[in-house]
Amino acid sequence: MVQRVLSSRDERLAESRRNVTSYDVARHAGVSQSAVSRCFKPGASVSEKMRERVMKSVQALGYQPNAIARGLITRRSNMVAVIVSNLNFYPEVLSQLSARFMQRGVHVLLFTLDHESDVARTLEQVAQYRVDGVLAAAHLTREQMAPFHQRDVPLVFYNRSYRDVPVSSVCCDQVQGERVLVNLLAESGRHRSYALLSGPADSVVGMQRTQGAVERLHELGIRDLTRVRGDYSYDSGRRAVHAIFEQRGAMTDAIVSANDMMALGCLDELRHRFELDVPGDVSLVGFDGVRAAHWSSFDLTTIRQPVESMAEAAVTMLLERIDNPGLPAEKRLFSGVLRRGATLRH
Amino acid sequence: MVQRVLSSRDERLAESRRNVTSYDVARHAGVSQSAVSRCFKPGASVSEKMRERVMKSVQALGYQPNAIARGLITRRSNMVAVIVSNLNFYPEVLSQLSARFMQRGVHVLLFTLDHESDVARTLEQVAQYRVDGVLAAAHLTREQMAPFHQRDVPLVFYNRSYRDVPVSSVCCDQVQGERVLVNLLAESGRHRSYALLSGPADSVVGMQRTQGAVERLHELGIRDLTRVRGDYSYDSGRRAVHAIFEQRGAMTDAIVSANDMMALGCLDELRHRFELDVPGDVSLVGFDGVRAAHWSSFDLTTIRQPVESMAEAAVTMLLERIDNPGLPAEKRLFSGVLRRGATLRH
DNA sequence: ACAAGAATTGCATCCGAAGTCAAAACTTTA
DNA sequence: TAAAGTTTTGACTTCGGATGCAATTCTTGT
Repeated sequence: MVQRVLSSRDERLAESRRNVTSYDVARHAGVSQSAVSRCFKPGASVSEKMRERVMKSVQALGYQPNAIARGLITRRSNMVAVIVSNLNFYPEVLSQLSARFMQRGVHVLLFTLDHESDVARTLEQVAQYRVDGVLAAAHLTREQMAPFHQRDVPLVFYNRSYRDVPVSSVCCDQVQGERVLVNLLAESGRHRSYALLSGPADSVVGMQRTQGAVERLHELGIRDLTRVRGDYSYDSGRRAVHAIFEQRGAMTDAIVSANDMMALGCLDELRHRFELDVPGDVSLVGFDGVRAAHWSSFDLTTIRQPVESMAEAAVTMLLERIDNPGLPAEKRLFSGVLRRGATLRH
Repeated sequence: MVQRVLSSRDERLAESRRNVTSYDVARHAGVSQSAVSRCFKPGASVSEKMRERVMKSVQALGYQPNAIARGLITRRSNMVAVIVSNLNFYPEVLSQLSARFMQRGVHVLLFTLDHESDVARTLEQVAQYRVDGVLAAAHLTREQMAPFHQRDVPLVFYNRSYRDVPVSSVCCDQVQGERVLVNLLAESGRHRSYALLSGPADSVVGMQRTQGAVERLHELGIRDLTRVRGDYSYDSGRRAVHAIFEQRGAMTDAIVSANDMMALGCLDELRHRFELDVPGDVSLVGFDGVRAAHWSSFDLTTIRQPVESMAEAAVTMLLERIDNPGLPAEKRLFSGVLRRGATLRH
């Protein structure tokens, strides 16, 4: 009898396509809703008998707890926002971050920014979803960070650090990396005329790299530099070669690119359009250590960012701060790893 | 007086760092909670006076509606799950999808799968978050799709189609693309010995491509093929060249790769290790139309998948089905676009 | 067999916004 | 100016699960 009532209810449920709730399970199992809830909370006080009974109904009805409802009452969405700027969206970082968050049972709400996107509106969305934390691989102004601080939403930056702002970040040491590269170029004693290919004006990381190179070159007494700006893309690297040669004729024999993509563009343009030899005629260094830099067509000398370690650190830092909101901001700086390729004269 | 009471409450609020709710706004503005709620619903019946009053309090308190709570009552999370398999995670697709969803005010919950990940558990998570729809650029078994169908959660596949299963998908016509490439190779009349480099065994897309090539070659009376398997990576492309030459000596003069990455690996290995000329000694074709295929070092002949159109179609299809659950499943097939590079003898 | 203590269970309430419906406040019309 | 119609507004309920607390059941010791 009871069985019939229940099954007719189940049918109505299937009919209406309404999702199965913990109340439905409770009714089916003949227990209270709290009991069902407790069966899904690790470490809760539930007897073996109860658990079995509930789980059988759970199976029978195909119950899935509603994470939204749970989030409302626990004030934990179990989601973090990952904000990446499309510009220097390099895929490995996102896939690393995503994999590591998933592994720890945290879900990723993805936000991508490009030049056209309305950052303010995007951040508003982030706030509305009550994410437990934010991992930003994009530039935010101090005003844009403020709401997160106010609401105690932990915020960790990936590869951007803000001097003077007490905010957590995981970065690769851009300046040091550039200095290593410049030293390498200078040591050979074979370069007369340097060109710097920098990133877009709004890229802090790019600025740091270029600044690091300029600084070290100055220290070495080299002040006469050709400076050209690119947008991080392969094509802008190709164009940059033209710009450089227009400024200096073909004197330039060392190019320091703010990232690998542009360096590869330079390399191809130098070799195939200008029919110059790299490293015979021109030396070239990049930054990042992207996959393609290793390909035998290029074999680029560059600084590899330790993406795995950085992603792991960023994820850990963020989750720690979610569990323990009292933790102070922390900046972790990783050294890049020199990769010696075949694009340096010696 | 009222002012003081209110502000003291606001202070407590700030102190406790509790999020501002619509009740707080209502109290501050001296109206009901329903009124506040209505002010955030476009097209609701609210007088100008009321709206102003509420908005002033909203500003004052820094209120942000709680999307989680809203989702609970409206049964719309405004989130879709995007599931990508890490293997053929190619970044352009994800960034296109993300940008297009964001533009339409839909949020992306990202799930990445790799060989180690527990697909069942991942899908369970997807279900628990009550996403409004699922966009899958990964392989799911029929059993894995079933729960979504049962719950009327629209599901759209990107680049995988299931013959016999009525599920929506947006695909690039792999078979046709491969046939175009094979025709091109065959037309020149200069190739004696073909090698097929296929993708990993579990890649349906890869199978289709290889199958398409085999089919067309057979039609053309070419049955004597070297077949080698790769894993879609550049390195596996390099290794494949060795495997091919071990099977056939250096007779092979046409390689059909199931994707661009492997083709680029082949190209580099042929040129730099075997010192063969492409296209002089060996012709080579890929599939995908990745950025690097266009680089002047490679200039690969390939089929470009129209990613923008496909992403747009996939996003549109999914959102349409969310708004209108009655819509039948639909399969959209896009033709790839031949890109003639310089890796074909003629 | 019974009291004291421990482990389980259920009741009631809460999270924060949205929707229903009737009451209240305006408009319009005669 | 009153009646009728229209627009606004607020009280109350709902979504689905978590949790404090009291009630119940089960142990254990004597």
